[in-house]
Amino acid sequence: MPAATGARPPVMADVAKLAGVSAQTVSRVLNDRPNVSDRARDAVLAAIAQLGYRPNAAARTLVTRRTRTLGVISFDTTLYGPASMLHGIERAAAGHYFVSIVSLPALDRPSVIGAVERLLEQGVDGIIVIAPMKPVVDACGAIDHGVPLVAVGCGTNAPLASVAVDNTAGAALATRFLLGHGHATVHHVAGPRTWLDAQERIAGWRAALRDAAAPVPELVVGDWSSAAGYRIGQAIAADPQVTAVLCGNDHMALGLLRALTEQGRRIPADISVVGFDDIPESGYFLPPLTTVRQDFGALGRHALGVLVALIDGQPAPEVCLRIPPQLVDRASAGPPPR
Amino acid sequence: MPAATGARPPVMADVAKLAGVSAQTVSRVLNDRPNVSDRARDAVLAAIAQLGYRPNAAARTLVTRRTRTLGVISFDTTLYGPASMLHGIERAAAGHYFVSIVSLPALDRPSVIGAVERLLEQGVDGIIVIAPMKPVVDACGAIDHGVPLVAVGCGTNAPLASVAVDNTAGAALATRFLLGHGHATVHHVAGPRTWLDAQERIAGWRAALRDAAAPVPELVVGDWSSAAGYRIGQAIAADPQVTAVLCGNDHMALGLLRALTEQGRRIPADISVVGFDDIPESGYFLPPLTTVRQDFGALGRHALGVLVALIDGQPAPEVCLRIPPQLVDRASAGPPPR
DNA sequence: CTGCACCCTGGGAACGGTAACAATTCGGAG
DNA sequence: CTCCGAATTGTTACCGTTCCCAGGGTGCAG
Repeated sequence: MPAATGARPPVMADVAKLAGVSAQTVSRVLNDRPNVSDRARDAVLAAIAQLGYRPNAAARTLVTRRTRTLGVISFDTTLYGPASMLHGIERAAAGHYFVSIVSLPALDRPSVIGAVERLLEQGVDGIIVIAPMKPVVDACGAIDHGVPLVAVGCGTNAPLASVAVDNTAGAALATRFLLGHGHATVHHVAGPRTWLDAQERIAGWRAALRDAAAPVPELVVGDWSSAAGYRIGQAIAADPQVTAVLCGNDHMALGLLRALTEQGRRIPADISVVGFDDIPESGYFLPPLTTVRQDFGALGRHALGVLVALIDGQPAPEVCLRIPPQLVDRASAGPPPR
Repeated sequence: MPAATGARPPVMADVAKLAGVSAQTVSRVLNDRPNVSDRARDAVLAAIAQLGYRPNAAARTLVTRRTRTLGVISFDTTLYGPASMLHGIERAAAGHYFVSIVSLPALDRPSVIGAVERLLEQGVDGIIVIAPMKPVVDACGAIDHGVPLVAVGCGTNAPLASVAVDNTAGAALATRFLLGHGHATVHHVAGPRTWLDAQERIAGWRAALRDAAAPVPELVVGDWSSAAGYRIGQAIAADPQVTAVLCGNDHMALGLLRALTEQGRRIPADISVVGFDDIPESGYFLPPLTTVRQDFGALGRHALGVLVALIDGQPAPEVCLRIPPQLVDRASAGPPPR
């Protein structure tokens, strides 16, 4: 309990007076500087506790030029992936940095600039962008003013420090998995082309198909939503040639599952479906979804690690850090019908 | 483009010199104060643009004692509800406040105190808590130090300003809806008792049952997860007496759906299931889920409104603001079997 | 005993703004 | 022509912390 020392919260001078030392010594204790006697340190600590003193971040920032705050820009934290990354970042930052968020009202350049501007105005020490879309990454690369910036989940070709799940490997893994079950080929329902993740997954799927000398079917593009998956699923259900589908994410897979089931196609007996992400609900779809797991939390943690390194003046890692995905085999994929 | 005026970013004095006025006048222009001639204002604005000047938030905070930052404490932003509220808060705050987040590593008192402490250290002007669990709300009520605090989604009985969806009305609505279809009674799979939302939904369900003079079955408690819903669903499938189930949230409903389907119970022919929340995927479950929609975004916006009012010195609203929920009738509920 | 490191300590001067007040200018009225 | 008030502008003193540097002890070697 802080002793009510009048109306205003106690400041360093109050602590110094109570401890019988100078403000400078209090500052040294607070910042774990050497050259402070144990006696002085104990007195200061006691005074701090007694007064309920809390250092003033603004004053400290004014002189050190560091806010110990970093900004996270994201497009839609309502989606599972971004939300998980944000969570990972926040958990990893706890105790070292404060985390300030800004979401993008739209995907155009002005929005991105506005978001960065807003963070800069707040004085963040660094920025993490969770918005793996080409226009956003381009805009960030163009306007970076002074503070370090890292992008999460953007392709290796980006002009920024970045961290990502190895989407290409994941998509290839899933495609090979289906091929291994004996399917002649694998169809792919991709996310929007502006998303780098979508592009990489498409690349991985294509590469795996080519490596196996399997025909490459025409690509179908959705918007990550279950609604899109449902719509596309209705078309797929009408095509008896399709025996295996790799979905760009689990939400679209859910929509697909519903459409196929409604059209009387059994899964996996008639058609195999594999998702991407492994959201917590995937295991309870009908049937439980075979999918590619991404460790979003780890992604967030890594992003923070890279950003902190950059803030501390270390050079940006040459290659974009990649986290390996993992296949979770449940019940929605199997051999093709006889 | 900022003119490179050496190594350091320009400060107010630089702007003043370039514009040929005093720093005070620059300050007045920046803060939209009256009593500045158009000529001076234009000169200042031009200088600001030319220099790429950005006011220093720390210096401003030091003297005004306001950070224009508010903190949001949440337990798990990975869940759809909290994530949506956070999003709503951030969107509504844009342009007025910065938003800093902290997530709770655990649900005990020390964690809550630590989170508040961390935010206070950063100097936030106010705090929003998205963690409608009894222990959290209690802890917040106990330690509130100086800054306004509002809780989202906590019961009316809380000792705090709060904003919530009307869970009681929502649960009653769904229960009456099922009763209206001719079910003798409705079973309820609730969320953990520590969650105030869960408690209120239980109360609404009970009240509706009693009003209709229907028997009140024993309550089943889950943990909001699909896994819990699945486990509970297996038990329910074995009980031929159950013809209608109201789930505490959509995720548990998903697990329930899977368990019931696997046991050969048809939905809604054999059993009706109603969820709560209306997550974006609910419409693509098998069958599409009838559920109670909550407007999480509005909730977040309202919470922000109340907090800002509190910060501006207005008294806390006497009653806890309530947002009415809405029944979304899809395909998982119907009349009981003959 | 003196000198010299070394550790601890404190006194100012920033850091970049805003609040309060004083000063200047200008127009119009007496 | 002088005076007065309003509008505009500048001056000064902080806000609370850390950095730079000087000062005063103490222990050890010369």
